[in-house]
Amino acid sequence: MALVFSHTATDPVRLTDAMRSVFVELLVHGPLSRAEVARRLALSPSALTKLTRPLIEAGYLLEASGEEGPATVGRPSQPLQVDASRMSFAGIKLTADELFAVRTDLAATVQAETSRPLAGHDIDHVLGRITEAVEELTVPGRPLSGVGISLAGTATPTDPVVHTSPFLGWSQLPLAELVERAVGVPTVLDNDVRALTAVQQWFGEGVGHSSFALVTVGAGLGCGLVVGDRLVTGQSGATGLIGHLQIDDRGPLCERGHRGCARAYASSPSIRRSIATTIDRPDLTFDDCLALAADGHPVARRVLDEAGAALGQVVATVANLTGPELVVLSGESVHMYDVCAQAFHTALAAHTHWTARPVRVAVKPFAFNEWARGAAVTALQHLLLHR
Amino acid sequence: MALVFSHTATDPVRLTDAMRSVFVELLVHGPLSRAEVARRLALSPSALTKLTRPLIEAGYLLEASGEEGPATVGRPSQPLQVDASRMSFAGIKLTADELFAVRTDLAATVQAETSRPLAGHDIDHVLGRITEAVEELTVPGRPLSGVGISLAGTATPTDPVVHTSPFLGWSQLPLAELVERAVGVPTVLDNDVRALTAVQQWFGEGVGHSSFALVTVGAGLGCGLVVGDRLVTGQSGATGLIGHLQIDDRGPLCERGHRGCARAYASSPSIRRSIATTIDRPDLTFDDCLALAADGHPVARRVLDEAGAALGQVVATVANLTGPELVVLSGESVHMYDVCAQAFHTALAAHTHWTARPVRVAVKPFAFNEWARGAAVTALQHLLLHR
DNA sequence: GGCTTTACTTGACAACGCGAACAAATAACC
DNA sequence: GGTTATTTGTTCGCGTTGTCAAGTAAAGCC
Repeated sequence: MALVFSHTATDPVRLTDAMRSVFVELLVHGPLSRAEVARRLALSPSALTKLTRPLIEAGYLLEASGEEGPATVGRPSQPLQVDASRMSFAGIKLTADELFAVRTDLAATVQAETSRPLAGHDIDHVLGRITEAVEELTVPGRPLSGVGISLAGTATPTDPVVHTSPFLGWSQLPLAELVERAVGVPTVLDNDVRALTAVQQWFGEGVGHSSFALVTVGAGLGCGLVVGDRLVTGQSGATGLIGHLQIDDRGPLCERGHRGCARAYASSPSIRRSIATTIDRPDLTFDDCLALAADGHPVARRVLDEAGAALGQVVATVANLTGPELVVLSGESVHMYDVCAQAFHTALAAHTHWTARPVRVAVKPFAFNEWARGAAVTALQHLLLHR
Repeated sequence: MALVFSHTATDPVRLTDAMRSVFVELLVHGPLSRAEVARRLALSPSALTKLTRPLIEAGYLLEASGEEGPATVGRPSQPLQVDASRMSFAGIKLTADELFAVRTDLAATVQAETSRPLAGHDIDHVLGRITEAVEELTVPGRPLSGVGISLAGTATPTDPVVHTSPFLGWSQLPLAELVERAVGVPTVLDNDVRALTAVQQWFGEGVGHSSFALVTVGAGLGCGLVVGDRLVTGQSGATGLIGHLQIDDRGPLCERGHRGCARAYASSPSIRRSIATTIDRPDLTFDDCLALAADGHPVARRVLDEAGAALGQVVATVANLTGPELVVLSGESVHMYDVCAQAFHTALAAHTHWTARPVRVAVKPFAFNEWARGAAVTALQHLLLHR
């Protein structure tokens, strides 16, 4: 089930490790000259001529001869770039009651999307909807190179099995194997937050950073870590479980009975619930609550200040412990940042260890299909690197 | 300043990457047959014959032909092991008022130790005491292969500069360069907790685990992380700063004005102070306090229960975030574990994320010279792997 | 005493990447 | 406007590294 690099069926390109690393370098770091790639990978210029030739001949790399850079001394360089259209990947995010799917190219650009409601969690039903979605996304005559599936729970790309998924009620389910058999395309699983981290690592804010953290806010809180250029996968895939980090011991209750945990302060359902029940307007949406806070409504203002402060403390804890170069904020409700930035940064500074440099924080707007895109990138990354 | 592998001055062994990895595998994982090393490193058996021959001829590897394993079918294997006596390293731990130093062999066995009081923190004085200690530890005619220096603060082995060291009042001090010039031996710096983590990684509880965390208790709290077989070095060397992790918001004050932070609950000075002042016996030592708690004295009992609970919460936070296979407890006051194990495990279980498997915890008794030994291992690791 | 199993060694060979020499394409300089 | 400097990229030969296949060694099994 190796990723096939070929221009004709009879003449496949055999990928060596060096070719792979050149390809990934060009995919992630955009058009680069051979000379530049050679420097970055500590290879000789001649090695690059040899390594790139078969990839160019097979059409996976393009000589982007068009653009001229700023005039410089010496022979002008000839930038190479990956032809992103040469492969497609499907990414599928599973939630308790719906499935979101996208098709992306090699550069993780979304080219099609779809979704399916999930009427239940029995595997045959879910498998059926996944197969439908993949078939809908597949262009006839252009088979997918990989399928990625992400979900909340413990799963890793190295392993075709969902260890546990509380919201889907699964445990030890060999989902990747089943999907792979059903759709005939190599399939990779991963935790949803880690998948989102993979997007940032190769195609987002994390590019150029060998270690960073992604903190997500939404229905829950999550955290993905990249350390030494590697996405961290804990034992059986459990990492970044910051949702129930204790913020104080007198705050609101979360649904698992923790008083004052991060989730009780900063998840979007908690924020909405706090405001809506306190001012007795059960119809308020989360975004209504943000608008109220922006307008200075005292209850909404207070709840969002507390949420921002909780988030700041979470980010400080992550930064103190792992020392990332950067923390990226994302998730369905990152836009709450605009309403609570001050409280966030105050708490972040207060909880950053006094001997540590302040960590840089980047806020990444969240697109609706980002979770599914993450799943596609997981597949892409894992199939490019490990097969 | 590369580490020299030679049996005569005229015939040095040029270490290739593969030879290095074989050597390290044998150093860390004890006597192994060639066949076993080949399997572990994904090399062919013939490669191992070739790679080990020069190392055996030069005397760095020994054929431990003596011991017989359990009788098995096939030709018996011929275990190889590193001759630990072939190199020595000095390790030095700097504190605000003293310097502890050890000499170890390649297997990190301590063979000599010494110390010096530090009358001040000006670099010439400290450099003088370091040089004295190194000279005292050096056996005439057997030069050291490396010197490691560890201290509280931000420093990394890749960098000869102490970025900041609050307790010594240093910042941006090129200590490794200065020591290297003074004693004529390659010198490596690192943070003290990371150095201790290196010991566990290669010669302690961490052997065989690709990811684990070390949590230390003593005058402060610290944490070192190994992720994917690599010791984590944050930006400019700041990681594992768990000392001021908030436990609750009504507890004791720490010296930086945090209420209820981990340090205020679980550091040995805080524990001693809480008990000694409350029962008005300022002469009590930390160990007296442990004894009181063990005897059931209500004040001491309560303080140690709270300390154990704080430590449990810290370990849970580390485990939730990074998903280690194992957490090792160590530090000058780990023996407090015996008096507060129950509170520790209760808090650990309560704060472990509900979807995560319980993490395994190993308690590692702490020897007096362990900090200095850590510095020696830092030197050994860095010089073996990166030069 | 063969047979099987596993460990290790040997020598031929393939591949990978480097160095050196060279061609190409530009700016800088006189 | 020609020469020089500079940088990119290519070609070719070579050394290194590690694999493969074949063979040797040393045990237990029957």
